[in-house]
Order: sequence, then structure tokens, then C-alpha cells
Amino acid sequence: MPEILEVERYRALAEQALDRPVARVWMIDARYGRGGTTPPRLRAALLGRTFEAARRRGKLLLLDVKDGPTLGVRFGMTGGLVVDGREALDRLRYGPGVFDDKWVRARVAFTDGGSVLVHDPRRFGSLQLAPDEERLGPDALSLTRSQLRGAVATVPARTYAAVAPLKARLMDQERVAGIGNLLADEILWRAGLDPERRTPLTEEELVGLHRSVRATLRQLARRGGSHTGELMEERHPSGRCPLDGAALRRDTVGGRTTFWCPAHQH
DNA sequence: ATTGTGGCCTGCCCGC
DNA sequence: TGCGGGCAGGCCACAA
Repeated sequence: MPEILEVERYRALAEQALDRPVARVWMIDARYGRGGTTPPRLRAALLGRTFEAARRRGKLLLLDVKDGPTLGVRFGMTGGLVVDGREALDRLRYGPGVFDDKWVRARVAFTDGGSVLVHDPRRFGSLQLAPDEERLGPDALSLTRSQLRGAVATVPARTYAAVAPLKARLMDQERVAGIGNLLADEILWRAGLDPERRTPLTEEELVGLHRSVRATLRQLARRGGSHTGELMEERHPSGRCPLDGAALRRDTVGGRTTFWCPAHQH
């Protein structure tokens, strides 16, 4: 799960790990590193230094290291952050919902006795020193209308290339950073737009989609996360649209399981 | 260049 | 009761 709302909570928690000298580094799972980030390199990058800022772009957590390379943390589907024994979330929807030492993939201990660790049962997350932040599109939490217009624009580079479905464009992290499968379904449902839509949006539809992005993120953040949308309880084979009662359709769009209402999403 | 597909990885849940 | 298979999905490699 962790989508942008959850990673933002991780980021806020990570601020408690700032300005504390690193005493020890364990990268318990060597395969957790990506892009050449190995246990020795991670250790060399962090030992004796401090984190000086906790930033986020989309679902990527960025921990700036004073006089060192930024550490990027991706949480995949079941990743969580724990600082001084405190978790940012009570439970991850697709995780087992419990903490187990065997799922700790990396741990950093500070000289003051505290620590920060990454917990990830499914191991879809990763650590990467100096990740390429610029590959990510504009952050969904501060997305402007014109940024969204550019992100969902339908301009195939070649005539033989099909236009990707609207949902796939919305979930493409290079177009907009931070929207995952659950949020995408909720946003499109609220906007009344067909996830498979490939024709250009009218200006009115674009404005509606932008409002939906902002309202959905704001509201679900207040409620406690990506899984608190209206559509969530109906994400099963016999689910019904909370708006009009129509039977929801379950399709694969952009390679992802998609629930949507054929009665009001066009 | 862009879009589409399969695979990674583990736990859960269903049906036999 | 136990077991196999399908499923969940963020992200990447690779194919088209």
C-alpha cells in the first residue's frame, strides 16, 4: 500500500531522526539496496554523519545526509518506518499488520541510543543512495491544475503508439508522483471519469479531475490514509457504487486491478 | 519514444 | 485439516 499519504506520515516521523549522529548501520538484507547501493556503501555514507532533512517526492522518502549523499527510501507495498520504536501507522493494509524482527531490512542506530529502521515483509521496497529525484513528476500533494493538464495530456510520440488509459497516466510516477492504485480508483470515481478513458479531457473535465485529486488527498489524509476512501468497502466482486448503487466493474487497467462505476464514470 | 507485460516477494484466503 | 493456487501491488527490466 503505502501511497503518498502514508509516505508523508513516514516523512513527518523521520524528522525525529534528524541531527543525531549515526553510530552503527546494519543493512540486514543486502538485496534491499538498489542502483549500486550495497551494505558497505550505505555504511560509509552514513557512519558518523547526521540526517539533516526529511523530504518526500511522491512515494519516495528522501533523507538528506549532512556532507553526504541523500538516502532514498521506497516502501513498496508493505514497507514501514520505525523511529525509536514508534511506527507512523497502526497497520498496513496489505501487510500482516504486526511487527517482526525478521522483516527489518535495515537499521541505523544513533549515538544517543535511538534508532531508525525500515520494516518490509514483502520486500518490494528499497534503499538507494543519491536517487534520481528528477525522474519523478510533480508531487501529487501540491499538484497544480496546469501540472495535471500536462501530466494527463495525450500525446503519443509515434502514431503507432497507443495512448495509455487515463488511470495509467495518473499512476505514472514520471507524470505525477505519489498516486497509487487505491487513490487512482478513488480519484477517478469521484471525478466521474472512466479509468480506461483515452480521448482528451475537456477543460471542464480537467478542472473536475484536479478538484478530485486535491479533495481526495485532503480528505483521506484527514481520515487516516489511502484506504479510507468511499470506494474501499466496495472493492470486491459484488461491490456497488456508493453514489448510484450500480454494480461496480472490476477490470485490469494499466496492469492494475480497477474498480469503477459504469453508470457515472465516462 | 511510449506502452504493455511479467516478475519480484510474502502472507492471506478460498476451495477442494 | 492441509495444501495449492490465485491474488495483492510499487517498481523495474524487457519486449513490442
